[in-house]
This record gives sequence, structure tokens and C-alpha cells, in this order.
Amino acid sequence: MGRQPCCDKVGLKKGPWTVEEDKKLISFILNNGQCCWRAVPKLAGLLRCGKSCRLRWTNYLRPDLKRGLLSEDEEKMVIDLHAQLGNRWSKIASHLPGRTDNEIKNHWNTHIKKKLRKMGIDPLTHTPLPTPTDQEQPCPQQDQQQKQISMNTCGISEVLGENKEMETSLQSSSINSTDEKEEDQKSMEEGPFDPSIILEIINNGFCTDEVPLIESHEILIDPCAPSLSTSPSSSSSSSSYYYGGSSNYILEDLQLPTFDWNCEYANSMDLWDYHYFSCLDLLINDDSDRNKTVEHSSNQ
DNA sequence: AAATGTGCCAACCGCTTCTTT
DNA sequence: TAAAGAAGCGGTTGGCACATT
Repeated sequence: MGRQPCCDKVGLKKGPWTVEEDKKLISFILNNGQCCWRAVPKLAGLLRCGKSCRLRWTNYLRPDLKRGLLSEDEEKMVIDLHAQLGNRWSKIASHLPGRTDNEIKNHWNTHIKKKLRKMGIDPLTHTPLPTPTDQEQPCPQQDQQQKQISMNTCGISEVLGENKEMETSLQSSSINSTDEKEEDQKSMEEGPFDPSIILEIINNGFCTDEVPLIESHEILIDPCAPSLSTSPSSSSSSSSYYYGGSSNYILEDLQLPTFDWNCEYANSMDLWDYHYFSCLDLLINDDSDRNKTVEHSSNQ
């Protein structure tokens, strides 16, 4: 069967977005909401493919995005989720409000992977990387039983993390619905994650003193709990990272209302003027990266 | 100061999944 | 039920900024 790639059409622009294009896209979506991405470029007056518009919006322009590096807690969560779900970045992102799959994927590839390798853990399988000593010392069965106990009580990130107060185990936090249960079950069956590595890691010398074992009954399941950093005051010191940053402005500075745009709302001129000009001002004035993009684009 | 290497991330590409007809 | 189209997803790349030699 096969289809023509949507961006192969002659005359469509590629590459970094300009401020003008951003303005058009923001303006269009604020007025019309998100619908039918294929039609968006035409209706918004953009020489982009719908896919490109969707990506730009979801990964950069969306007002509910958090900017800046992932906090420690978020990182731990990503590690745990990755252990369960593998490279399903969108699933992982869905557990981290304000974060995009692209962002998490990038962070994984540039930071977490290295971190894990450095600690002797294979980021792909979440198992210890093979070492000569591993081969020499096969695990006695007794240890296996002990590992089995640990499997149910401890997430890998708790071992890896420097922060000692991991609030919940991933295994509880991610299971919110029947679908997810099934999915997670599937992931556990197929997935590479074998929590029994925890003891091996410990035996290899990783911060044994700092790893409290949590009994399964101690794990709190609160699907309604506020997610990390949903408000500036909701998380620990790490929140200042997001909100104190100089150039990562979009989410906070836009001060947009709960993100559920619809035409009626967006057509309110008062709101529109306020948000529109906030957007434009920020897009044009406040971010070095943005200017970078503009310069870059204008040089092309 | 210039050349080279490395890190990072926005954006693209193409495949998969979902929805509609 | 199958085909076609739209949207979503994950892997990869291009290019800029910064560090190192």
C-alpha cells in the first residue's frame, strides 16, 4: 500500500521554525483548537506539513510544557518507567506532566544512559553490565530467593538515586487502569527489567547503606496524587530549577489557563489579546535560544 | 587563535496504529 | 472486512554551543 510522506510536497518548508511561523501556529490553535493537523498549515497560512505543525506545537509551543532539565525525581521515574515499558517514550511521558516524549527520549539518550552505564547497569536491559567477576561468581540459589524478595520491594531507581526519599514505587504509580495493568503485565512479561539485579548491584558495591527496602504493603498508591512539579510549590528543591530558570519561560510565563482550548474560549478577545501578546513578547524578546533560531533561520 | 571533539536538542523520517469509509 | 487516510510514535540526524587540544 504505502503512502506519500506528508512532507514531500514541493514548496513545503523544513528546518527550524521562525518566530513568524510560531506566531501563526499559536494564533491558529488558540483560535481553533487542535484539530485535523493536516488542515492546520493551510488554514494557518503556514508552508509546513501538518506533521511538522503538530510536532512544533506538542514539543515546543504548548503552554503546559515544562522547560529545563528533568528533576531527580523525574529522572528516577523515567528510569523506573523505562524498566517497565522500554522505549515507549510517549507512555513514559504520559506519567510526567509537562514533559514530551521527545524531551524524555533526548534526556534518556544524553544523560540517563551514560549515568546507568557509569554505574555498571545496561540501560537497555536494566541489568548489570557483564564483568569478569560476574562470570566467576555464579549466584547461589539462596541468593536467588533473597533477590526474589527484593524484586517486590524495591525499584531500580531507588538504588541508583542519590535522593533517599523516593515517594512511591513505580510499580504502584503506573498502574492506574485496566489497560495499563494489562500493558504493564505484558511489559513485565516481555520486558527486560529484572529487579533481582538490585542485590547484584548492591553486591557490586552500590550504596548499600542508602537503600531502604520498602515492603509492598508500605507502598502508597495514589492515582490522584499531584504529579511532580505540577505547581511551583508542589515539589522539592528541584522545582526551583524549572521556575527559577532564566530562559525556559514558555509554560510559566505564558500563564495560560488550564489547557483545553476551544474556539469559544479562544475567541474571547480579552483573553486572546493577553495571551497572544504574551506569547509574541516571549517569543521575540525573552529567550536566547529563540533568537538563535531566528537568526539561524534568517541566515538560511 | 584555530582546529577538533563532544554534548545537546529541535526537527525530520518512516513505520505503526487508529479511524473512517 | 479491507482499504485508505490521518495521527502517533520512536529512531535518527543536522547543526549549534561549548570544551578541549
